[in-house]
Amino acid sequence: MPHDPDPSLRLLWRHAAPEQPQPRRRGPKQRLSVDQVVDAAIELADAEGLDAVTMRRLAGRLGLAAMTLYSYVPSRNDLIVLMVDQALGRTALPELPADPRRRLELVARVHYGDCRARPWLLDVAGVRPWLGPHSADRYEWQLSAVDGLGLGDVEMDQTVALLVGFASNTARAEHRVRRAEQESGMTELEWWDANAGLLGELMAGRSYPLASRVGQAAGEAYQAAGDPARELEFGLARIVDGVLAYAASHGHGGAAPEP
Amino acid sequence: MPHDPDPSLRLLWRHAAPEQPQPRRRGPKQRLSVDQVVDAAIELADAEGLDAVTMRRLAGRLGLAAMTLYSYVPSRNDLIVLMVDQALGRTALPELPADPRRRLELVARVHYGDCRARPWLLDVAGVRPWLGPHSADRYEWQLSAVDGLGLGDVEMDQTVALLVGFASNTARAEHRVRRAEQESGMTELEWWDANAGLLGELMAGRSYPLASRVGQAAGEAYQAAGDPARELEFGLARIVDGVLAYAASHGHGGAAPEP
DNA sequence: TCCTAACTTCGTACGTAGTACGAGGAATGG
DNA sequence: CCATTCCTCGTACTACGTACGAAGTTAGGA
Repeated sequence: MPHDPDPSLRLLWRHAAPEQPQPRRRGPKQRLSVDQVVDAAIELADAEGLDAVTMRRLAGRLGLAAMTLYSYVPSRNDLIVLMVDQALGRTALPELPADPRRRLELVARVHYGDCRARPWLLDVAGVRPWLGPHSADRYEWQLSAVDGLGLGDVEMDQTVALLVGFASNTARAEHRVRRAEQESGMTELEWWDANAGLLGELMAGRSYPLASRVGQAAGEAYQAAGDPARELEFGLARIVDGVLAYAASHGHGGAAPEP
Repeated sequence: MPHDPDPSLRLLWRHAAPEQPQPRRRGPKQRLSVDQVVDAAIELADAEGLDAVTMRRLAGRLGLAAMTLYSYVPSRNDLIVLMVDQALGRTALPELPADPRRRLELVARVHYGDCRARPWLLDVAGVRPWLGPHSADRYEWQLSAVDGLGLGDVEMDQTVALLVGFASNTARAEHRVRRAEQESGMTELEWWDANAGLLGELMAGRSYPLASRVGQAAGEAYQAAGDPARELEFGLARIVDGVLAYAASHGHGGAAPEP
């Protein structure tokens, strides 16, 4: 027997989907809308992270009892899925420039910006990448950025994944430092000041010539970099270089599938 | 007042550190060792994922009461940090080939292999990247792989992060499908069979020309690929291309820092 | 008009987490 | 042989997601 379709898909596409002939619902109307619930959840996550998005806390913020949320959303997991798609919809997708390099870079920069603005997006890696309307819009936009370079279909998908994944990683590394600082109450520099002595003592007998030299240089560079977006530049440039070089040498000159 | 050094560092380096003159402990010996606890936790995570590593379950498996674990490990978070470092120590770091391309690729492949063998490593992204002995060994090894290409210190660090991050992302994408399949009880293909109709209905009015074409091609390709390691190849080749091209044009010919 | 089915809201409660606390027991130093 | 020090563990607290069912609200049909 075949499986039933997933009910949370309807929830995701609740706006985009064509109106169903609703059979005139009885009972009281809902006090809130799903959008209000999801928006409040996003607000909460923005302010205090995904862990703060508790059914009880969210309900309290909305003036509801905890269990009432379950009449809007089937579960916390589904709520998070809705949050992601709704959050992605908040950023308008910019027009793509003509220059291929700038197009590819833009894909990474937009995703990087989203992840910086809402670090909790990075914590959602565990859930299935549901096909919501805004996710779909974005994927289409990302593909159109890598279209026309002469890449094959699968390669286009892989290129988008490469760019977006790199942007995520960079944002994650940055966010990890921020969170560690605010959780431990000490800045990265203070931590090193407090632990350098102990670490040196513990590592006695072992030598890490490259790691210590590079680690120090990297630490100073990241510390000094006022604009953390600079950390994106090196890797992004290498990736784009690699993709463009490949497209130039292997490309078949257009987006159209071969006959 | 300055902060105190972090006590969990001593735990991480418990073997590598030089022996302390222990002031002859009184009381009964511990029945187990920290290594046994961490090994059991790794075993449990390997078998059932990180969520299954509960203080109570782990204790039960070791024949201990739940709270007894806290005499070995200060908290669950610290336990996980220990697990990561100990797991990294399980893989012997292969000798680096002479060919620069193969060196860079090896960095990614080793990390990819670890993440495939122990997907729970991918769930640990949230915790601070503690400097444990095996992490340090590995970082030194990774740096030595990118050494001698003419990259600057910061660039070496960024290159390693680029390679390792990409390997993580690829492993994560793969693992996400596996987990979704085993949690939902239906294979990726079954899911599409069950939801294609609904999705088509929901997306009526919107058109995703690229996404549908590319998505289908990508889906078929991933489905067909018997060896999932192939998914690594495209992105890895692009990254290595980009890095090597950069090193060739900007490099200053050696690992030695400039005078 | 009123009844009843359908629907929203919510209080209570269950199971499972991590872990704080303190009692009880075992081994060592004097 | 006692006191100190440490390991072990039972109990319990808080917080989580959410199952269940009662109470209240609305709209359609008689």
